[in-house]
Amino acid sequence: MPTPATPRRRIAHLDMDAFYASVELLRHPELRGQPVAIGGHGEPSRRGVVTTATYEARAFGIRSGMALRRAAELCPQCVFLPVDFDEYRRHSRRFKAAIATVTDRIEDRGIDEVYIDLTAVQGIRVDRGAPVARDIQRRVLEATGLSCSIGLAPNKLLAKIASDLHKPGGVTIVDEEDIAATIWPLPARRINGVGPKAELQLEDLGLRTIGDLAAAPLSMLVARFGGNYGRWLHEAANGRDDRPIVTASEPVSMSRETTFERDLHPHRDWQALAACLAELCREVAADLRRRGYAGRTIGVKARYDDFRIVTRDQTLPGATDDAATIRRAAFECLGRVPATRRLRLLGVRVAGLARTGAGTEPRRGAAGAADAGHAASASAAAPAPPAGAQQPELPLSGEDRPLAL
DNA sequence: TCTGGGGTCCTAGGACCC
DNA sequence: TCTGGGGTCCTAGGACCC
Repeated sequence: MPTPATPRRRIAHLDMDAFYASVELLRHPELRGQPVAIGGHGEPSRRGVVTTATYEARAFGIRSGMALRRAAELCPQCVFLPVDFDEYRRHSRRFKAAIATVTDRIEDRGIDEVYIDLTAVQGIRVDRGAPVARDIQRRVLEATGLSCSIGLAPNKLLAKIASDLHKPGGVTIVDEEDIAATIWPLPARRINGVGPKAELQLEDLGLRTIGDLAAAPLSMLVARFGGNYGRWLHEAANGRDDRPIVTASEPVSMSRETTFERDLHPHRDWQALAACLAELCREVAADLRRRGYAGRTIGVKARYDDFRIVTRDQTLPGATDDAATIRRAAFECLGRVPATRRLRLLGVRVAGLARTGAGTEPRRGAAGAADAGHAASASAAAPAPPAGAQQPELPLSGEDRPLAL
């Protein structure tokens, strides 16, 4: 069936430059020009990873996701600062408000990026949008003192890749006719939705660049990755993406989790674990109430000292935002977690959300990662454990135990 | 003594219903 | 007696993103 030609869109992807680190430099101007890394408690002796590093720190090889300790080894003179999400959120609201003075066609992609649909904004035609992008950069700078990079393209996929090409402070235009020269030489990993696992599988197929991927037979990709992801990879590599700009969305889940300073033994450290779980339940309940939501599905997540993750959840008859109700369900779930190893992380999640209309906090716009939509199904399902080989589980499935709460 | 915290979406099997 | 299809909900795990 012939589809009517849709008018070509002008999509911008705006990405704040080294956002957390740049916000910290506003407060600590004396650190400008020095290697600075933001992460954890700001103490490389404690557990934590780098979330953002200044470009000076990156010159030493420091990268986000790297253990703080490792970063300190690479650059002993690096300055470490703790993360301060409240402060970053304040600046995030300001830069988004500055963009909203240009258009309301904005998709929120988290604390430091947005997509903007500029199709209907005047002044795009002549030069494919560069002056409009420069104007947005100026407004963001005036509102926050922070710089950003912008990619301009016919769709979100290409705009996202483009915004990363001339950081910091760049404006990069990519059109269909630029795909072969600009996009195809890039590593496949630069496609938003190709992560470390998919990258390994692609390497295994001899596919390194986006161009390799574009030239690969569709049948090969489908055979390796399944129909959905395989077809999506093929489309993405050819620069095709018709996902719309999503200007509003509802949250799906809210969660709290914490990594312990040292791994906890499921029996010997039971009191500390129980106290931690109860605190996480209080926090997530407070989050739900503040934002005006209640949820039906309560779950816990545990990470063992070998980094394996196990989750258990339970769906209640009705939605709740009550800390005690969440706690009862969470303890039941924790009771089903095999107590086989020490734990390094515990988390509580509430999903199946419905609005209660009782929030005390102003509503957010479009939130979180709402598109992607193409998780790689790279590995086969794990086999079920043999019957009778049940592991011992955590020693509590209720609260009928003296707990140090 | 590597490896955070808060999210979204997909897959897949079993239960249960029509 | 034998072999059916959906469709939806629940649960667990996993990939990926910021």
